[in-house]
Amino acid sequence: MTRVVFMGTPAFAVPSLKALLDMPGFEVVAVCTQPDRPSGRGNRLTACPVKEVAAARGVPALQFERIRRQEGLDALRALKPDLFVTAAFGQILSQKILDIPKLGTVNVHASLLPKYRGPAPINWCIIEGETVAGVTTMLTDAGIDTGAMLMRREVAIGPDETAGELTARLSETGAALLTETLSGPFSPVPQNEAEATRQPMLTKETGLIDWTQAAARVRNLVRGVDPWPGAYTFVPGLGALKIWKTAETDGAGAPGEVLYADGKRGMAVACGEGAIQILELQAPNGRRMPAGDYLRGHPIRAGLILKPEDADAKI
RNA sequence: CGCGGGGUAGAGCAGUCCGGUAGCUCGUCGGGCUCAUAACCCGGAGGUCGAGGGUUCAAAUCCCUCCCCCGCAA
Repeated sequence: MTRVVFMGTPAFAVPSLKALLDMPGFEVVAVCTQPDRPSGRGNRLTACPVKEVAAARGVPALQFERIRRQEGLDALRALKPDLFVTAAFGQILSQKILDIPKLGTVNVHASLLPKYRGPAPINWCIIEGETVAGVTTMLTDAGIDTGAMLMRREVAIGPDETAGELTARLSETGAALLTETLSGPFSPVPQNEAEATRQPMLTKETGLIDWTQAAARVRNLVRGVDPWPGAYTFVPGLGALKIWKTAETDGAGAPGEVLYADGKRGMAVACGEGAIQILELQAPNGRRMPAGDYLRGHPIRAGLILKPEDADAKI
């Protein structure tokens, strides 16, 4: 019986945890997640998805503000684990921690390494216009997503697929790949550093639409930051406007220029190259709605220029 | 007690501060116009203004209570 500690936090990690729980020969002696955070309306402390699954399966959950402090080290050593498995854990493991399990640490990373190391790989993959995404299992070392690769699996990205949708699919792919990886002997392959890329963490600013970009790039951004932080622009006099669904369309004009806006077609906006049709949007404090619905109650007309910034920047 | 927005016609909104006959755009129904249109013109239907209570000659509007919805927060 291999004693495993599973480390992960969000929904992406859940399928992997479940797969591990169902694998004969492996015993999940504990899970480790980020501490409960205030979340949701009312700002109540909320358990993360991994913790909830662990609770349902009767697996103890450990939560450390910083796992690499003494407290974390002691707790992990006491479990006498043979293996660590991580998936979107959210904390960096120090060498001291990596030294604990005899068999090492296997990480499930949602990109085709060595590309898209670091945070939010799925989002960046879509933002950059990739048509293929994937999952890689790897042996974690002290660097961030730099360890030797074990197995990789590619997944085609749908032309209109959002980061949220792709994340859900890749979480299942990751679980399957993890099962496969743990079933056989490891045959690690070093990453080609020359091909490595790494993107920053997403922030709200990541969602700001630059209308001078080509229409295709704008559309990739919209998909890539859905559901968070969401792509947005500013309407003079009305404030921020989040853009959720778009389509390609014909037309040209100054970047950010509204080419048409009516209740039937929604609205179209000129980009640096080409134009996009906005199908679904969201006003501040409002919910998502079809662009046509929104336009029935708001004075947006052709000729208006959507700006990339606004003094009263309130997203 | 984390912060905030909202519930008015099928849809989206205005009106609420400063009470006085319920309004706009779209849709819908009927008619008209045009070579033509996601176009235009004329006419109509459609509302317990979230619920209950209070104040008032008079409440969508002011006061109290309750229900429901949503956004932010990573």
